[in-house]
Amino acid sequence: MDSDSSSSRASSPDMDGMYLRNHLPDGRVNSVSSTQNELNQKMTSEHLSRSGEKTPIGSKYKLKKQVTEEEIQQLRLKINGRERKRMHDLNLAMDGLREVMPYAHGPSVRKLSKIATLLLARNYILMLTSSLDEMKRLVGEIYGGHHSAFHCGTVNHTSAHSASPTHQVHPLLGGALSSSTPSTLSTTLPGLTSIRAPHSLMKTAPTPPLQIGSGFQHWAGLPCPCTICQVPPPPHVPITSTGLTRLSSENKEVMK
DNA sequence: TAGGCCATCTGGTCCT
DNA sequence: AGGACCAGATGGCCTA
Repeated sequence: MDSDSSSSRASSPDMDGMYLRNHLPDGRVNSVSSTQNELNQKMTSEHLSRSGEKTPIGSKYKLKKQVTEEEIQQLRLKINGRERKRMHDLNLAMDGLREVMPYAHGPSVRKLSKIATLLLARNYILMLTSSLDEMKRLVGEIYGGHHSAFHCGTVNHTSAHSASPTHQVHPLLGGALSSSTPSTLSTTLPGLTSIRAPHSLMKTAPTPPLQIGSGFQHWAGLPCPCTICQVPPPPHVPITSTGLTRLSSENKEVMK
């Protein structure tokens, strides 16, 4: 089931509260509403009881002389809490990534898995990179020999021919100005065809391709494409699907 | 029921 | 020393 920080799973943000509520210092109650957690806690306690002076978390915690089981357990709980928070933050970031993905969003739409989200994000970035390259070509064609400036999403005609040593020509146009190959977006943007309809994981009614999510912003809202603000695009390194057996078909869809 | 996905715990390692 | 990060183990939930 799609479970993350926003789902009804036991990993909901309330977990920390439950965690604090249920884990008493004396270890009497360690249930986190999960059998497994109970088991883990029991195992921990057993381990602690057996370990004698040696702490269960290695020599790192060579505590003075007497470290009560209670203190060790407190430390263990503290570490667990941090790890849980870390994973929650990671899931929040994953949700944020899902929101800006050009995919159908909604309560009735099954959420992308983590691996699918990452693969789609990569594909999306590559598509945007291709779009940017094509945009450079088109701008180069439009402005031909004119050395226009195109910085931060605005065409600055004044600075285009100004004597300013900086940004006389947008870095993106450096290669575009020398390009004269006519082309169209539809034919030369392979990336644009890479955004497919919802794949097999999307269990709802089919949605049109390139359905933009709520968080999507069109060109004007895209991050500044200039080389100053931009992170270099990733190399086209094929992602192997090793170990992703079930995602094999999904990868094909996402990576196309 | 098997497989996929996930949350959590845990111990190790690295960094500050 | 303590926190962040990582990977392995484990078990729950869901779907085909």
